[in-house]
Amino acid sequence: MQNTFYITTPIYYPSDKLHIGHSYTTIATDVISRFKRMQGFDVMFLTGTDEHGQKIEQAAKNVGKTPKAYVDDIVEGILKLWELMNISYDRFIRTTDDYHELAIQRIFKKLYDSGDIYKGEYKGLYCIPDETFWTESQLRDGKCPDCGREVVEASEEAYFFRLSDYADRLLKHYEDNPTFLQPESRLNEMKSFINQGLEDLCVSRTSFSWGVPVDFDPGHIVYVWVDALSNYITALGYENDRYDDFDRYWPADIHLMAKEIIRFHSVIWPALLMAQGIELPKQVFGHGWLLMDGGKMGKSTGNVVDPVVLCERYGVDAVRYYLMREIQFGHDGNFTNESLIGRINSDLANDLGNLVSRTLSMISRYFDGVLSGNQMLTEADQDIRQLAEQLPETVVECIDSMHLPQALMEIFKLIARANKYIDETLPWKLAGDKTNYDRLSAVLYNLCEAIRFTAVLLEPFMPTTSPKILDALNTPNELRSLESLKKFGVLPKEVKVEVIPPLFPRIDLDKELSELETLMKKKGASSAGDEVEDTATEEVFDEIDYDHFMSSELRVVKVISCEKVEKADKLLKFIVNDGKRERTILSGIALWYTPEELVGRKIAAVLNLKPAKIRGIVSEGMLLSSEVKGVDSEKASLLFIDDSVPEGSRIR
RNA sequence: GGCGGUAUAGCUCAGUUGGCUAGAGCAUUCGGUUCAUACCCGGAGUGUCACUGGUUCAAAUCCAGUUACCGCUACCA
Repeated sequence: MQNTFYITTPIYYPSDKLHIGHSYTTIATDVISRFKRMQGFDVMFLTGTDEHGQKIEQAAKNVGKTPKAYVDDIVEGILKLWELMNISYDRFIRTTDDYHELAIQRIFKKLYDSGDIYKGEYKGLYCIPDETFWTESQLRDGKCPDCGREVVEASEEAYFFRLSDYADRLLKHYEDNPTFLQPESRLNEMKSFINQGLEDLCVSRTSFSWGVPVDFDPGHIVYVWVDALSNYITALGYENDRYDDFDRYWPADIHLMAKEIIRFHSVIWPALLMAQGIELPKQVFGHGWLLMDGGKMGKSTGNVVDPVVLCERYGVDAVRYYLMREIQFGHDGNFTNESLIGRINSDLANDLGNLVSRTLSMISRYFDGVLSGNQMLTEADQDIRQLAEQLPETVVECIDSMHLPQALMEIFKLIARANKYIDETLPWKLAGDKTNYDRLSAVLYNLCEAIRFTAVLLEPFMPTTSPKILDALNTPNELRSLESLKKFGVLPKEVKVEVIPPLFPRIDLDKELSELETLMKKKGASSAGDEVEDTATEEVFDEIDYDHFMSSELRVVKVISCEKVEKADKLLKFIVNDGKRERTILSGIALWYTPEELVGRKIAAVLNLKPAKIRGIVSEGMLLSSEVKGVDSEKASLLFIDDSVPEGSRIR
């Protein structure tokens, strides 16, 4: 039986256009898929979209569309993007597909029947206008982190998954399967997360309706965990009739994703599978982030690189090559225009493109486009032959161990060797004397073979360029396979070539950079506009009456002493004078203030807040500060009061 | 605070179970070549392998400690 290989990307959330980071994950998955197919595996490459949830519901409402119409539009764009980027997925799942929704209902019911999902009460702090529950730790200054409004204690019926039951089994699975989670350094994070104690997971919501309904309990919607994660099995026909290859492909060989979602895939997902008695995926691989000038890629920071623009300017394969070559797989990497253009120029234009170009040109010039004569091999050809013949195995090893950049480096060694071979053999000198033509023909033939080897091995990375090269050499189909690289010298001797335009034109770095800059500025301006339209929720304040406001004791306090709280990064402990007595107040601002600079200062504070124990210390009030939102962070800025104001003064 | 990761040439990184004068690519510089997209080939460099100690015949590689940065996590009344 043919070996199968099942690989997945996460299903992306279509609340906005995808950026280059999504492309990175998907391209990597595509490269591996293509390579596995070339190796003869029966590959299933799954990608898709996670289309339910409150955010989508809200975003659709904001633009006056139904959620379905809204996601349809965005998914259309995603499909186009994958087409543009030459993504060879075998199956595309949308969580709004009817077969998936049906399967989710069945899975949910099954887990309910087995007792793994139970109905309980969700207690939490509820933001009424946002219709969202928050945990205490999610709150910001005791208020809703989304809108900043007050939250109230509330509870509602909800379904829970007994995640807590699976802690031991998960830990054992990590123990028994050391390669389950990659890179390994993430394993400790998962272990300590689990050891801290897993809480049962709330797997239903009643606060929105855009999702899969719990069929036996109207009003409840299956939440993202069960809905989205299960795509990896519903797409194979698990609990549905649309597909029928669950037995064939499951368990997945690799779930590939960016590192921020590995927890869901290495804790929640395995537990859900265990609960259903399903085998676990063989590997969860979390790659690093694409950083822009050191900052995380994301639309909130405005540094979104549009993959479409890049492909239009440089070609899909250049972008694919750059991403796969420049960033150490598993590590974070910097995306810069300089390094992109540098890679295109030095690797693709100078080395690969130029090698093809000079070879084709010589065959055309000296042999009128068709090699002929009794090709004479010599000792000088041995080195390049050997390098070529051992290359496929080396590349396979690299891909199997997920060393994608290394695979490309190995392939480019052959390209460099071929360029060197030209210098060693001096074809233009041979061409000066007709008696050398048998040798000249052999030299050019060897170059064609070397080029064929590289082109075949590059196909997974550069699926557009590779056929162009092979076509230029009139390579028969059967000589485009990994199998055909067993032996150097199988290309028919009378190679007929087509001279083709440069594969990767050189780019003028300075000129291009300035053009890009103006382009990005324009883009940045317009996308910032989109975002306002997209996500801005109008600020609605709940009105309170005067007495309500006056019930807060806002007072000026003077800092008597201030020190860091042991074993806490953010906490400062203050002794303040409120005009009548000294009291202790804790505040989580140690990241932005040193204790020394605060002693003696006067600050606005709330005095009649219910005292609370934090880190074993009772805090009797709260220092007021304003939130200052930075590019990728947030800092607190204390509300200092002028020194001339006596402590204890009422603020109103 | 707890757990973990990283620290190697100007830049991006390799350095497998400790073993010869520490590597690659890019950038720099000198030389060669002209088939080719002013490209390619060869030579030349530059490094207290973060710091301090230790183990060893031998350490970038192992151990302890220190510093810096990053990640997860706790603390933000």
